[in-house]
Parts: sequence; C-alpha cells; structure tokens
Amino acid sequence: MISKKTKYAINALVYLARRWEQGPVLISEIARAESIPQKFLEAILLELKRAQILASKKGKGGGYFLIRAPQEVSMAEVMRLFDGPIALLPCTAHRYYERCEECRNEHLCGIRDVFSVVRAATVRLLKNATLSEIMRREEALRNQPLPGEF
Amino acid sequence: MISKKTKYAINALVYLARRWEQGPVLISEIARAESIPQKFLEAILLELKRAQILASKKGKGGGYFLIRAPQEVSMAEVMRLFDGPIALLPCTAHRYYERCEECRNEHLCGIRDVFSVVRAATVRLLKNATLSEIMRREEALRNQPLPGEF
DNA sequence: GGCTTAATCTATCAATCTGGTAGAGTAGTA
DNA sequence: TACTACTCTACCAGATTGATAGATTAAGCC
Repeated sequence: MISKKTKYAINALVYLARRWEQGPVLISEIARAESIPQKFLEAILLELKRAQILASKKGKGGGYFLIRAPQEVSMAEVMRLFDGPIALLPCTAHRYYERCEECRNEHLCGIRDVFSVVRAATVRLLKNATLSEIMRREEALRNQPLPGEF
Repeated sequence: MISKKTKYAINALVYLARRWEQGPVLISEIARAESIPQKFLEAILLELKRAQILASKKGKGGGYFLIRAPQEVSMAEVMRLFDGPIALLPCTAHRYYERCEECRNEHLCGIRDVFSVVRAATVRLLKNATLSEIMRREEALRNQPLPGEF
C-alpha cells in the first residue's frame, strides 16, 4: 500500500495539473481543496520541488505550480520519490536493488523469477499512469453511464 | 515492498513444498536451511497453520508440513495473510476495501481508476505465482544457459 | 523602507510497525 | 515417564508514519 504522504502528493499534483500554465497556486488552497493537513502538505510540496516536478514563487501572488507537462509526470516517479522501490522484493528492484544474503545463486531463484514478472508489469503500468492519463480517465468516467447501470 | 516476515514465510513454504508428502520437517531444520531466526520462524509457521496451509505434529518425529498441494498455495494468499492488501490504494482493494474520506464520487476518480488497473494485473500474476510455479521456474532456470552468456 | 504575504527550515511528537529475543508451558510419542 | 517439539505470553529496540509548532527568509507592494 502507498503511504498517505504519497496519496497526498498525487492529489496535490492532479490538482496542480488541472491548473497547468495558470500561475502559482497557494498551499492553503490545495490543502483546503484536497483535505490535506497544511503543514504536512508544505513538506510534500517541498520534496516535489526538489525533485524538479514543481516550482514555487514566494510573496504575494506566490504559490506552487507544475513545471512539467502533465504527461511527463508518472505515478511510478511519485511513488519512488516518497515510498521508495516499486518492486516487492529488493532483489527485483533496479534503482534500489539489494541482494538477499541468504540466496546462493540469484539467477536460479524461482521466487525472484516470479516477483520479477510482477515488478515489470507494475512498473510498465505505473509509468503510463501520468497526470494527464488520470485527467483523461476522469473525463471518460464523467461521460459514461454509471457502473452497474444498464 | 513485502516485509521480511512474508519473505521468510515464502522461503519456508517453498522449502516445505519440496518435501511435500514426505512427513513433518523440524522448525530448526527450516530455520537453519533458510537462515531464518528460529523463534521468529515459529511465529510465522504458527500463522500458516492457523491459515490452514500447514499442519504440525508434536513430539519426537514431529514438525511442520504442507497440507495443500503446492499448486494450491499462491503468493497472493501468503502476502495477504502477512502484509494485508495487495492493492496500492485502500479504495481499490476488495477484501480490505476502505473509501477515501476526501473523495466525493469514487466512481469518477481518475486516480482510483488507474490504480484499479494496477491492482487487477498484480493480483492476477500473484494468484498464478504458486509454490509449484516457483519450483517449476527453478527447474527451468537450472536447465537454461546463464543470463548474459551467448 | 516597512509591511504583508507566503514559502522554507528546524524541531518535536505520539502512535504504530518491524524484526527479533526470552522463557515458561503444554501436549504428543516412544 | 521422559523426551521432544510445538505453543503461548511478554517484552524490547529501532525505524517509520502522520502530524504539529514556531521561527526564518524571501518576494512584492505601497
């Protein structure tokens, strides 16, 4: 499961994606709109700024804003930033790779083999899950009949 | 990432799957072979017994053993037992479903939509990742040239 | 220049989870 | 009945999670 911090980050990013190229948005506004504790959100936005996803402007008329196109920000990147590896086992991760000390020959490990497949599938989907993809799907859902109604 | 506890459980289960229908195996033997702290392993095996995956026999000649065919024990089940939901978001889980309180209409949520797809793919793969599948893959790896060598 | 605004930094905190240890108790088997 | 091996209870250190408080710095405006 992703942490609340990551979920808050995603909520904030989607909020800012909807306001893309519309100037800075106040932390307080995002916090109110998305029901995120403001002080907690401040720390999150700061991390997203350090990761070069957001930028900020101080003083009156200031706030945070996206500095990348919404299709260039994926859930894979956000999750890695806050929660670390996407892989379920350290020995199947790429950036965060770590070998299992108990494992003699990693390349003959059946456990690693099956979890590698899971990782590959998850990474592929999460890379395609960009902010613009989320917005696109929201629009699609609005224009569809409610689920279960036929 | 899965917890060490879950990883230990998987290691122990694969060990017992290799000894399927060969009688009880000592906790101490599994602990030694798989480098798992014995006392910690005891708690794990006890949980697997309560989950009706293992059974135990006391006294001399006792130990733990699988009571299901190896193809009937999946990583999905083991992970849910020790680490809870497989879904990345509570609102996309089935058994562990929980709605996001900040969400007005869940069925119009784009975030939920993309994470539902991830969950479905992950669950499908983890259900197919049974103990016998792990053993089958280990055998396949043994009969293959080493990766990177051509 | 001084005031206001708003981001930034530092510190702290309770609660929970994780991984692990110790030891007493209980029950089956030879 | 003695031995073996599982079972239960309790405890613990350290890390992580989610959150709060307050001080500081920088930008814009009159």
